[in-house]
Amino acid sequence: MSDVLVASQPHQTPEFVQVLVDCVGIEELLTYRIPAEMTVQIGDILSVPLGNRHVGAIALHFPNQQELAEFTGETKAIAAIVSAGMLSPKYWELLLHTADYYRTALMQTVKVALPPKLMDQGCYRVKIRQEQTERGETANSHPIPALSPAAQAVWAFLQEHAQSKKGMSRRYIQQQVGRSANAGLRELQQFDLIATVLDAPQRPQPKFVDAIVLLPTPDIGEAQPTARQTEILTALQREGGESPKAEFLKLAKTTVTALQTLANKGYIAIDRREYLRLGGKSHFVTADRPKQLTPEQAQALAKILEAIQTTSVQKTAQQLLLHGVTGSGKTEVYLQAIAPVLAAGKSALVLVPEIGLTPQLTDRFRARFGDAKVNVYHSQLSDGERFDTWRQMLTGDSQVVVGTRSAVFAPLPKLGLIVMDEEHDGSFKQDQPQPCYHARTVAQWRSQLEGIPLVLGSATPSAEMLYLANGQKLLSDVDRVELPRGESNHHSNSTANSNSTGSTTNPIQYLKLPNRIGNKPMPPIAVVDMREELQAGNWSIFSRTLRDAIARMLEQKKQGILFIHRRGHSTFVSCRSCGYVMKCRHCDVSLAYHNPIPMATSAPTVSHLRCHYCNYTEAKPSRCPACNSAYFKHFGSGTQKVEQEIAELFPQIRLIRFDSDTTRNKDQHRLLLDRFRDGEADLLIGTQMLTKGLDIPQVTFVGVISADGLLNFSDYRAGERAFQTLIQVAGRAGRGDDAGEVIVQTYTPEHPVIEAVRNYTSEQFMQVELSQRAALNYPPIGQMALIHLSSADAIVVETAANQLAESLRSLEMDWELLGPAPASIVKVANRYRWQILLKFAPEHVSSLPSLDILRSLVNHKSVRVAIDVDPLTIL
DNA sequence: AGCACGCCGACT
DNA sequence: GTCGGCGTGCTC
Repeated sequence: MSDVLVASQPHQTPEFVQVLVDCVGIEELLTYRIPAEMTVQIGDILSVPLGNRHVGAIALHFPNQQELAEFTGETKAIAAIVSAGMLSPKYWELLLHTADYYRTALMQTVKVALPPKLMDQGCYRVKIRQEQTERGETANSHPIPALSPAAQAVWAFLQEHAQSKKGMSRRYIQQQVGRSANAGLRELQQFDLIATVLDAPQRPQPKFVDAIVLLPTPDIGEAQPTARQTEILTALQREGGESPKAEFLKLAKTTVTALQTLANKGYIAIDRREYLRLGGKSHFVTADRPKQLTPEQAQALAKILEAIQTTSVQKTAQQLLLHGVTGSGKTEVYLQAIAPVLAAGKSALVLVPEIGLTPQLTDRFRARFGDAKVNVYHSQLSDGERFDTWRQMLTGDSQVVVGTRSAVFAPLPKLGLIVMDEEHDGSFKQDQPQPCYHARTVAQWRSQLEGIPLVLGSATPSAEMLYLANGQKLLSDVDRVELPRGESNHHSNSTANSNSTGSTTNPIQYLKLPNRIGNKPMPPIAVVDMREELQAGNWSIFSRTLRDAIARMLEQKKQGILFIHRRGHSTFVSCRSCGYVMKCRHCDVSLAYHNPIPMATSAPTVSHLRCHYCNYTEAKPSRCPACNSAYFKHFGSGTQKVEQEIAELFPQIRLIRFDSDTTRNKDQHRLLLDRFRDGEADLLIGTQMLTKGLDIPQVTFVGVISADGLLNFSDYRAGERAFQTLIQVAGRAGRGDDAGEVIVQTYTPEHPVIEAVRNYTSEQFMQVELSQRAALNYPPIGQMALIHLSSADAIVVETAANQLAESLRSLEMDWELLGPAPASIVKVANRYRWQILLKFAPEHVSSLPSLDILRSLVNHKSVRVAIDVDPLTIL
């Protein structure tokens, strides 16, 4: 396909173009005529007529005479160019490869790379014709025959909702009226009783503002400016000769009339200029210069710079794994690696797990390279901001883009370096809509395709990357490990290449920063056995050690962090008399108890129960719904309960709770963290969000309420994840001048993860972990894909899953099929879920069934099918 | 997603 | 016979 792109340089203005249309089921290219006044380039996003509506499309190929002759039907003309985006051949190849690897339709994959709603075409809305609100008074002369029941149903429904001015979307009518809606609508349309209008697409539009522009040579000599006018002109000069009108009015304390006079005199012009909405630039940062590096940092930087040097010459990409303990200064290494890339007029892409840590990190980039050079791209930007940032990237100006998962597809034409921070983090994997891509895997391909280095940083590298970096060595060090089957050595060797797009990969260079900046020690980790606390008669969720540590922290006026891995107040609500547990009506999980949240205006003001899967919320009954007992209480502890109990224990303590309940809107993260950093609170209580790159020097104390919730997952990755989370949380302590202290509470202190965390023995832990994975052929040694099936009908999914598994088994491909089995939480949001696991050697990825094949093997229309290649969890 | 076409069962 | 339900396939 990429050859097509390269070869399709037209000799003259092409008359036709072949496009990929945004319509499920059409994977082939369709041919459209280019109107005379329109210039279409390959890669442009278009709007084209298809059937009786318009759809989004991407121009992919200018057909030659033969190809043109193949289609003999009528060719329609392109309706509009939505965005003149240049997709380079390499960028296009990246998208093709992603679609293929993750078994997802190309158009669906392309959409991940585009800003949201870019392809939206608006929807059809139906309105009752104004002149005939009463049935029978047709403006047209023909009499109305008796309407069919279907038409009557639709008519009645429309009458009911006649007050809505905009009319109703066809989709909504179909949902409400049911199957016969279409026939009914057609009938009503025939009799001119209704009108169908195409609602304008909600596509993001460029924003324009009036700008005041200083004209270089005023063409009127006679009219000298007045004193006040000179002042205004000077103010405009200071702004660089150009300023947005609204802003300038305030700045120069002037009026539109005054400006109009100046414009009439020919000194200035008022011009409509596009105004780019770029997110994340709203507040001030002080400039910053490169810092002195430690010898280890300098060495790592040298290796990265060397990779940049050699790749720019040889075009063979290098990958570097930067394993730096928390506080070892990885960010400074990134910054100094990016500087020469920018200096060479190229761009750098920095990928981070979540926006939670983006403000801090982004601020450092902005401080170093200046506001104008740094842009952010993530899903919490408004549609307009994403649209503008995206188009701005296409222009190709040298810049740094800091973004989350989807930014791996940032359309930067002159990319010189990709950095992925916190490489091990699970949020780089998409699991909701297909494609279930891993940004790290895509980044590896992109690095290969574009011939640019990829730097992967982490304090707790993933098993995947450690294996790629020195997996053979790690595995061979464990002598008693039996590798599965004879050919497993062959597997290991080919794994290094399996993620590439066919070209040879250099092994990952392993760079280590084993020490913190200024040789600050890692905080000692104390493990508290909660069983002993119980035996000593302490029934509280806080051990005596933890309580003492918090008291000490308060006394010394230091700050601390408490980590709980559940939000809400309690994990579940149950009856002490009959054992009844409150469960979600739509999901197969227990409801979490939440206290009223006084700070959020929209939140319910009574105690309530909430499902953390589908967000279903209900008020907490005071008595057991099953037996009416009053012994109906919440158990287990979440962030809210910990907050409450700490407040009771230390009445003078100032607390901030930091979880997804308190950080709903986009600036909440920064706000809460800024307050904490400024010393407005002593203790920060929070969930997983706290583990991500938070760097607050005053924090000396970190407490983990219960490590057990992390350990007791039956997933094959649970150990790795628990280890990473605990080390990351612990790493928040003692980053400043004062020594840190970490307390981990658990009921199973003998657990290997706890042992490894306590002793900071990550190498040994990962060795054992990898050897166990090798024994079972789990990733990263083997590979997996998970097929999800779901339906509102429990029986239908089960049958479909069984049928699919049987069909797949009969294909006798190079995979091992496990299941089908119900998902560990069978019911989520009223849908029942089953899954089939495929295990295979990495060289057999390409033999996986495509989504189309899977769908065709599942007969039932009501069953949704999805495939997750390289799933992070198989629960 | 929406519309035609065409097959099959129920009813004037 | 014919009306109307719904499953299937096509859309440049």
